[in-house]
Amino acid sequence: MKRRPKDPAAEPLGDLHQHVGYMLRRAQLAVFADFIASQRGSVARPGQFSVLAVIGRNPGITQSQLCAALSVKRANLVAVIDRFEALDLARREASSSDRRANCLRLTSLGQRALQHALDAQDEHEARITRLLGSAGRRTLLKQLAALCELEGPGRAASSSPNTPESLRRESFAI
Amino acid sequence: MKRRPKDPAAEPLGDLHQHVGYMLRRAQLAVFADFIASQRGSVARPGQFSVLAVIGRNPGITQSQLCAALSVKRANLVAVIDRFEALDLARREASSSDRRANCLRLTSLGQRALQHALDAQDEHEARITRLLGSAGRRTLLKQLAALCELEGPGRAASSSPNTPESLRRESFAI
DNA sequence: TATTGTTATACTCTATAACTATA
DNA sequence: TATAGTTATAGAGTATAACAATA
Repeated sequence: MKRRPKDPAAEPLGDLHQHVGYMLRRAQLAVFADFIASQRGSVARPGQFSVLAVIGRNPGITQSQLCAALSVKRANLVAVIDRFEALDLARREASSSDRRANCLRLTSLGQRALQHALDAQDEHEARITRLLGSAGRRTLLKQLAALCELEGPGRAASSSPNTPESLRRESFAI
Repeated sequence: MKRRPKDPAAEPLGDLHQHVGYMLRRAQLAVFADFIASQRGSVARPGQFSVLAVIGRNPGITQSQLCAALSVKRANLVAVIDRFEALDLARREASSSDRRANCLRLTSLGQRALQHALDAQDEHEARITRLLGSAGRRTLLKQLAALCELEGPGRAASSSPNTPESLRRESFAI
């Protein structure tokens, strides 16, 4: 039997609420908005937060490695790191083993900025837990990880660090 | 007790996998990519699919109503409808009750395009169900709907159709 | 030859302000 | 005054191609 809206005018979106992609997008926007609101005056934007966090956890990581981890195009990371350097949050250092590569490190200011951002993140995440419950949140994370398995061989975290560039997948999303 | 990665190099993303916002974004991109791949040669892109679907279910809906339903800025819908008219998928008709408003309807070509897109959508959604299970998918949809409740008074579907424009929230996402 | 970082560039999506014609 | 549709414009985010230096 088919689902049909009883009163189309009252349900203008029709079945859209049953579409995982649509709801995923709406939820992502709501969560990002809450995240941004929680990051009062901080480095704020979600993408740059991720970059800061990964540098903080992996001091000396190169730009290419960072790009592979976060699925960011090399070309698009440049301006982000430029900005971090301009704000004295991170530094590019010459690699001792490969003179092409830049090793990235947070400055002490950058470390404090990251800690501040992580604290705000905790409150943000707590608001989510309040909405979903602790078990519900864990279930959600598992399901989201499962969904990342769509797109065949591809989400960033899986491709080994020494996959040739031609086969590596950096595409999409900061 | 704190979670710390045993080998930072093996887990470059650190706790990022535990961040709902981050995983939501990754999952959304994977699902959109799968959706787009499923829409072979169609009107394809997710946002325009939603517009087409809402017009199809609500013949005669005005551009403003459509914008309110999908949380799209009025200014940003114009080019989408222009394109639909150019492709002979939809038409703007003068409203009989309000000479400012445009009523939107699908052409017969547009109805066939929508049906084709919905069929492809079904396969896409079936792939998701295969990943999550039927019950898991339903659970996910509920949790995503709950997450949309973040951002206080605001997600599109809730604001009544005759909320004054000044208070209405169209922002974010097509 | 292949990779690293970089520049230049383009396209999509989203946002704001301001105009017009109606209401 | 306020709303509907429109124009113009600006800012993110993401994509590709090509180059110099290095591997």
